Amino acid sequence: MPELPEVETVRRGLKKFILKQKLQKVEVLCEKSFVGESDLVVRAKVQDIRRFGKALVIDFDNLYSLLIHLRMTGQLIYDGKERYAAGHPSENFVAELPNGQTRVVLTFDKGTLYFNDQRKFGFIKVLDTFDVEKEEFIEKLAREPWKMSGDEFFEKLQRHKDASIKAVILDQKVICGLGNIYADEALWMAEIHPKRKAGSLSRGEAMSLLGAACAVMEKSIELGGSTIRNYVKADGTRGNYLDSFARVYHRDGEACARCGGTIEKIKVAGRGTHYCPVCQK
DNA sequence: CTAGGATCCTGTCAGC
DNA sequence: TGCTGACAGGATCCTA
Repeated sequence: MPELPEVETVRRGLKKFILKQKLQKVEVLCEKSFVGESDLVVRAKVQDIRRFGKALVIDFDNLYSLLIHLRMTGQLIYDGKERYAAGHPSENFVAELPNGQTRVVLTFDKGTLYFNDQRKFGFIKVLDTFDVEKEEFIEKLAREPWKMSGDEFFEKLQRHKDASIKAVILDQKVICGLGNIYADEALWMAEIHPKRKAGSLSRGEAMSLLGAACAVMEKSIELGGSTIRNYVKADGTRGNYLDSFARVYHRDGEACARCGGTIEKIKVAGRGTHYCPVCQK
């Protein structure tokens, strides 16, 4: 998905558009994508929008909340006076909606929020606001990298010493926010080979990786993740901001920006993994 | 407990 | 053109 920076971008954007608006109607087009009783939030006002790792929470003033996880291909597209779209970048950002990938439609006073999700791994769930933090995956979520000490991170690596470092930093119970792209980017920045066993990293390498995870995600949040704005370029053509942001992701065959080596693509932890075999040790 | 693979689902793309 | 398998910005479940 949509990794942490994208979800944070959605949160900030949505807050601007739907805060204080009343939800008028919920249409569930795909049962799998919506859990719970939708009537509980109808006619309630949006009080706040929070984020837990890669999960988004819309709190309503009647103490019910919508927990949203975009997983791999989820997107939230708000269509009001103007359109705001973020999440997994695709033509849906600019398409006529609803379409075949629209799973849930939330109608507000001044606009409509579409939850699109090609692969249906994502979901929206109605919860009592006080129960959000009791959801199992949220309860188990590790700290975000900028809130984690080097010592804590290093200790966690020892607990998973025999797993590849890439698999470990993708584990949201170890450190939260990184997904397949930012994991590759952080490992490149820290000059660490993705297949290294987590236990083989020195304390210094662990610190450097933690710093890289912070740097990569903070910079992406600053640039606004994947949104309609950086999907549709000024001249009207389409582009993905990752094409300019990423140093290794989807750059196999290209020259490494640091050492000129050739970026390779391999499989680690069951995921496509991009790295420079020359400078990542 | 950990590590790794299969699995959920739809769509696209490379290669025959 | 039409088919096939591989793969995809995530996380859980199952097995060893």
